[in-house]
Amino acid sequence: MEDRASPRLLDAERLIQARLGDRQLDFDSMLAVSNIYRAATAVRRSAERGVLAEFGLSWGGFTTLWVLWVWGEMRTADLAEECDLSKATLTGVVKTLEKRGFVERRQVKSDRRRVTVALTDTGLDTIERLFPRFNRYEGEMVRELSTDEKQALAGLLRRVIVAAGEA
Amino acid sequence: MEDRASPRLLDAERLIQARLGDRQLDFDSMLAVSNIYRAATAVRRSAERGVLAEFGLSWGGFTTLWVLWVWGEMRTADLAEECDLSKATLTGVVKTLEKRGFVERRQVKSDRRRVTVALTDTGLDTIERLFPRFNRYEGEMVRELSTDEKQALAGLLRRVIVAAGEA
DNA sequence: CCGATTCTGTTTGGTAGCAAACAAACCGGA
DNA sequence: TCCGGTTTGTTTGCTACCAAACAGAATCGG
Repeated sequence: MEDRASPRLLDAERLIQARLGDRQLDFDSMLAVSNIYRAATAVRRSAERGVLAEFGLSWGGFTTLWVLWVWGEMRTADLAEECDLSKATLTGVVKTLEKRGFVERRQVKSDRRRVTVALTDTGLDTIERLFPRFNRYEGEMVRELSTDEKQALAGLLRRVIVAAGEA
Repeated sequence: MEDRASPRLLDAERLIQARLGDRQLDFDSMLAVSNIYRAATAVRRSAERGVLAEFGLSWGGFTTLWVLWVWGEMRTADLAEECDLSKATLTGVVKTLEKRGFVERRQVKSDRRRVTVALTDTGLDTIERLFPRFNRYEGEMVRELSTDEKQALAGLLRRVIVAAGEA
């Protein structure tokens, strides 16, 4: 059974081949990569419009709260690494979270260049209420997949993450 | 054989369970969703720092050129839909592409509210040189997967896209 | 102790992305 | 003809995101 997107994609495939002429097209890779991106956009958008909107959080803001919740107070550099953000971006995200009262910055006495970030009481309360709901939301987004399929998907993606990280 | 990320994830799993107490955690869904997002970030970042940087294009800019190349001159609304962007965002992306000389806006005579966007000669030349290289780059990013695995990945993701789009 | 180097987080300047408000153009009925 | 409702793309105001430049602090060699 074909899904709605397929006929259109086949059209596109023909059109692209026409544009490319004799040149070779790696259609399987193209489809895999573009679907990764589309899926991520769909998932992010859905979460931000749904459960995250109620708490006034972006995807990045949620991720940051979650990491701090799991790992506790962290140095800025480690937090950026763990959230998969550049340190410049993290500065901005933390600034926003600070403004909302979810986190606070703390100077490290032994090395005054360093700053740590920690959840406030409000932040802790928020993430403890939010995470279970977010996790149910995640379940909704992959509800069409069986447990085995979810694990297979995660495994395939992990290999892409490693390969793309090295490219 | 475990990859590098696993021990850390297992640590995280234990920590999260500790934070959650008795509450239930859908770890498979969490891992699937977060890997979708991580993979998309890795793929986008890799392409933007590699092949796209040479042409001065962002991921969104490339997508827009590609859609125009495949489908030809399009109305703004259809282009936004096809690029999976809001119309507001598309206005900005087109503005940037126009500044770089890749596309041009055209007034529709029969309905003066409407605007179409089309590739310029420069844009056409650019996408024709860029796309084959981008496609090879896509191949690199999923090089660890067999053809069957790429198709399986694309298929699983398609089901997530549909489910998340409805959520 | 001092100068050069390295490390750390922030700032700067840019693009991307969204929702909501908006203005202009179109359309349909009276 | 005109007046409300609709459609279309842009503007506004905001957050996110990055690379590169930056400034302050630590460190290491001499």
